[in-house]
Amino acid sequence: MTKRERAYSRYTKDAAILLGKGIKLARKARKFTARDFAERVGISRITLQKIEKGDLKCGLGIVLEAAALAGVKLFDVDPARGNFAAHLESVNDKLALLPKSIRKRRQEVDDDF
Amino acid sequence: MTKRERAYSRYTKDAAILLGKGIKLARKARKFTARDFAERVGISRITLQKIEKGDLKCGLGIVLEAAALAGVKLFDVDPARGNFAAHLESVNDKLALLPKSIRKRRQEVDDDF
DNA sequence: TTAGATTGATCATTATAATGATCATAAGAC
DNA sequence: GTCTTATGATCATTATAATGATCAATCTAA
Repeated sequence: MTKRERAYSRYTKDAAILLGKGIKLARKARKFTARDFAERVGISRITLQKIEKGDLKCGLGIVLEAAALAGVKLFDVDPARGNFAAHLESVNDKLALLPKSIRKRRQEVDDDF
Repeated sequence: MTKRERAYSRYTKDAAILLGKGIKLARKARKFTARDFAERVGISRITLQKIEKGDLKCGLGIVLEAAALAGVKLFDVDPARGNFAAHLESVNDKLALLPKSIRKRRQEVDDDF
C-alpha cells in the first residue's frame, strides 16, 4: 500500500481542532513561546505546531501532555487541581456489571441513524 | 537512540485510562464485540485493545474516532449532536486578543508550583 | 524604522505506531 | 459439561509519526 488514507468523522476533526486551539490559547495566555513550551512537553516545535492545528496523526500521549501542561481541562477536570479518581471508580463499577465478553448480534440497531 | 522512553504526567495517564475504559464501557453497553467495533472504527482489534487500556502511544485520530462511535464525550460536546461551532468561535475570539508571537520571559512564574 | 526573535511551512531521515498471524484462556449459549 | 467464540497477549513486519534542518514572512520591543 502506498497510502494510509484514513477517514475521520466531523466530530473527530472538530474535537481535535478545538483541543489544539485550546492548547495554543492557554500556552499564549501563559506567555510561553512555542519553542519553550514544546521543550517543556518534551516534543519538537514542529510536533507542537501539528498538535495546535488539530493534526489527527499525533500521538495521544503527547497531545494530552500538552493539554495538561497548558492547563486545558479534560472531562471537566482541572489539571492543576483535580484528579480522575472518582470518574475512574464510577467507570470501573459500571464495567463490572457488564459481561466479560459480548456475543455477536445479528442486527446492529444500537446507533441512531 | 535505542529507546524513546517518554515521561507522562499522572493526569495524562489517568485521562487516557479513563477515556479508554469509557470507550470499552460504551462499546459493551451497545453489545459490540471488540472485533466488530474495531472494524467499525477502521482499526485492528489489537489497536482497539491498546486504546481501551489507555495506551498513550495510540494516534489521536483513531482514539477520538473510537470515542465518537462509542458515544464518549471528551469535552462537553455530545458526539451525537456534536456542535463545536460555539466553542470554536469562543476560542478563536480569545486567540484574536492575544499577541501573534510571544516574547521570551526571563522567569517562568505562570505555573502554580 | 530597525533589529532580533517567533512563527509557519517543507523535506529527508529515523524512530515508532499499527497491523496480521497466532496461541492460550475463559466466558457465554446450549 | 461441551462447544463455540470473544478476549488478552506476543512478535515480526510494514506503514507512518516525530524530528532536525532550513527558509521566508511577520511580529514585538526598542
